[in-house]
Amino acid sequence: MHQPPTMRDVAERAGVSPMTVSRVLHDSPAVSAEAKTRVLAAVNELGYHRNEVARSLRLGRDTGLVGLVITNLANPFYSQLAVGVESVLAEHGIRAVLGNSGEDVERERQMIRDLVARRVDGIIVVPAGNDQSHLETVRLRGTPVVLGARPPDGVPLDCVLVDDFTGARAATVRLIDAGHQRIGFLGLPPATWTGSERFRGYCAALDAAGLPLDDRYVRRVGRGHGAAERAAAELLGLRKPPTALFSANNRNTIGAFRAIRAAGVDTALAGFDDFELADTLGLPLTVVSYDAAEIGRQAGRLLLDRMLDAADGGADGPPRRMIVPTTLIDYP
Amino acid sequence: MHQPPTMRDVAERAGVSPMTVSRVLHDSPAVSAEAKTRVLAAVNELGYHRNEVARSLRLGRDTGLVGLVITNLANPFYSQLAVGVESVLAEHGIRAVLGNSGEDVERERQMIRDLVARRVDGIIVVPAGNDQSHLETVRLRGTPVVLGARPPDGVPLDCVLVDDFTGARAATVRLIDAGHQRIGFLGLPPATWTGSERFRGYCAALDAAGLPLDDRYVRRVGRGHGAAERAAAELLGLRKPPTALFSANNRNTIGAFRAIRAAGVDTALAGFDDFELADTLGLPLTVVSYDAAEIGRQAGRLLLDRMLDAADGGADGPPRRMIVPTTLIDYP
DNA sequence: GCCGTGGATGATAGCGATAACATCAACCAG
DNA sequence: CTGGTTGATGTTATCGCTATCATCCACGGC
Repeated sequence: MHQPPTMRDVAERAGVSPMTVSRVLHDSPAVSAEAKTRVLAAVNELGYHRNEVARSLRLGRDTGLVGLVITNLANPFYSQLAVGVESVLAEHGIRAVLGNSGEDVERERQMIRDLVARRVDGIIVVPAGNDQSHLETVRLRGTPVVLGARPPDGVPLDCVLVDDFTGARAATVRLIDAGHQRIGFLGLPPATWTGSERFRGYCAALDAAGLPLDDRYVRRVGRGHGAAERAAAELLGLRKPPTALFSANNRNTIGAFRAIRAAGVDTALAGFDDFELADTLGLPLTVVSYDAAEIGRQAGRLLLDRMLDAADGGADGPPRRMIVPTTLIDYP
Repeated sequence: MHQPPTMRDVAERAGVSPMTVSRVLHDSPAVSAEAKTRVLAAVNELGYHRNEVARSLRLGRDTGLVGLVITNLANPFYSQLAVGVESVLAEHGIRAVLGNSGEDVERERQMIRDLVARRVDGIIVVPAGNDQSHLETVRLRGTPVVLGARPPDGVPLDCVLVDDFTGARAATVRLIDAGHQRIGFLGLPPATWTGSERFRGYCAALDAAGLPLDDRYVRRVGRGHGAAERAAAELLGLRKPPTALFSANNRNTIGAFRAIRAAGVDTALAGFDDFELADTLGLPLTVVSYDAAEIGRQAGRLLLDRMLDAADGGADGPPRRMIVPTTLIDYP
C-alpha cells in the first residue's frame, strides 16, 4: 500500500521547493507562470491533494469542520434542519460532523467535548436539556455556538426559532373566525419551549376574542403510542364537547384525526406542523406550516458570521435571535 | 482570547514531561501511580483534552472520522440510514462527516475528494450515478469504501441493499393470492437498480402464477408532481382495467391511492415502502416494509471491518454484499 | 562491589503544511 | 558602476502529539 503523496513529492517532481507548491495551491501571485504550470502538472500526475489535517494543525484553527449535534435525526423536522445547515456550509467549503444525541444531555455533553477536541470551527446544536452551561463554556473558550430550534436558557447564545406563538395564535384565530367558541387544545409536555409557546398562542387567540380559557378543554400529551388519540377522544366525549380542536404538533393532529373519525363527529381541526397526506384525510384541516430547512440555513449563517469574527480576533457581539415565520395552509 | 491548553501545559503543571502525559492519556502501564494522579489532576484543572488534529497528523491515520455521502438527506429513507450509520460508528468513538450530494455525481466526486483530503478513515456513500470509478480509485489508495442502498457497478465494493426483488415479489403474490389476475405496475425509471429489481420481483410473481405480463399494465413514473396519480388514472381508465395495482415506492402508492379514490373504484393496492398514515387511507393496503436504519448499521459494520483490516496492513478480501430483508404489512 | 535487569521517565525526531525570514538574480536610477 | 528595489524562490522553525531510543535509579545475585 502506497502512502498518499505529500507536498514534498510534488515539489520534487516539479523541481521546486515545497514552499512554491504551497504558494501555487494558495493562488499566491508571487509565483512565476512557468513554475505554476510545472507544479500543477505534478499535482495532476500524482493525484495530489493537500493534507488538511496537517494544514489545520499548522494554522491552529480552520479545520473546515463544524459540529452538528441533533436530538433526533430520524425526525424529518431535524433532518430537514440538517439539510439546511449542510447546504449553507457547503457553499463555503465547510463540512458538518454529525452527532445524534437522542435527547440525552450526557451524550450531548460528550459529543461537544469530542467536537472541541477535534478542533471544529463552530458548533450548531439542538440542545437536549435545560442545562446549557457546557455550551457556554465552549463558546467562552473560543468555539462559536449556535442553537437550533430551541432557545438559550440562561446563557447568551445565538439561536434560530420557529415562530411558535404567532403560528399557534393564527391557527386558533382561524377556528374562532369560523365561528367556534369551544376549542380544545392538544398540547405538549409543558417543560418544552415549543409546548409552552404554542399554548401561549392558543391562549392569546382565545383572549383576544373574549373567549374563556377552559382547563377541561386542555390536554397535555406525552410521547406514548396512541396517547394523542386517547386524549382527543376524551375531549370529544365530554358532556359539552369542543366543536374544534387545535393540536400542537403533527403527532397530535393525527391522533385527533383518528379520534374524530372514530367518533363520527364533524369537529373542526387545526394543528401545528404540516405533513404528507394531510390533504387526503377527507376532512377540513388547517395546518401551521414552516420551512424547517430555513432554520438550518439561518443557523448556518449565524455560525459563519461568528466564525469570521472569531478568526478576526473576535469582538463577539450580543446574542442574536432569528425567528422563522409560519404560514397557514387550509386543506383540502 | 486564550488558546486551549496543550499537553506541554499539562506537563508543566504536573511537573512531568509531555511524554508522561501522553502515556497517562493512553492508559500506558509504564507510569507510576503517583505521576498518573498528578497528571490527571492537572488535566482536570486546565480542562485539557487532547488535540485530535495533532494526534492524527502524527499517526498518519486514525482521524476518527468517516465520510457519509448521501443523495438526499431530506428523504426519510436516507436520514434513517444516516441514523443507523451514526449509531454504529458512535459506539466506536467515530464520527460521521456529512455530505449531501443531491443526486449530482459531480458534487459527489468533489465531496469524496474533499473527504480524502481530510484523511477520513473510511467512506460510506449512496452513489448518485453509474460511474463509480472515483470510488474505486479512493479505495485502491487505501480508504475503505462501502456503498449503501445501491449496488456497485463494475467495481469490487462492499454494499448493503434492500431485498427489493423478494419484497416486490411477495407483495405481488399477495395480490395474486387474493384472486387478482390483472395487476398493474407503477414503476420507477428503469435505469435505477431499485426500479429494475422491483419490476423483476413483480414479473417473477406473475410468472410463477402463470399470469401473462401485459405491457399495457406497466407504467414507469418519473419524479414529476402528480405523475404517479396520472399514470394510475390511466391504468384505471383502460377498457379492461387492472383489478389491483402494485406500486414501486411510497410516492407511487400515494398517487395510486389518490387515483383510486378519485375514480371511485375498489381496486386493490399494494406498494413498496411503508409510510405514516398508511393505515388511515380507508382502503385495504399491503406495503413492503423494511428497516432503513439497518442498512446504515450494516454499512457501518462493513466499513469498520475494512478499517481494521486497513490498519493491520490490510489483506483486503473480496467484496461483500449484505441484503436487508423486507416484511409485508397489511393495512388496515 | 559490580553488573545485569527492569521499571519509570525524559530527550529527540518527525508527521505535512506554512508564516516569516533569507537569498538571489535582474534591473534601473543616479 | 554601484546601491537599492522588485520579484521569485528557498530555508528554517513550528503547530501538538507520539514512536523510538536513551537515560537513570533501585534492587538483588554472585
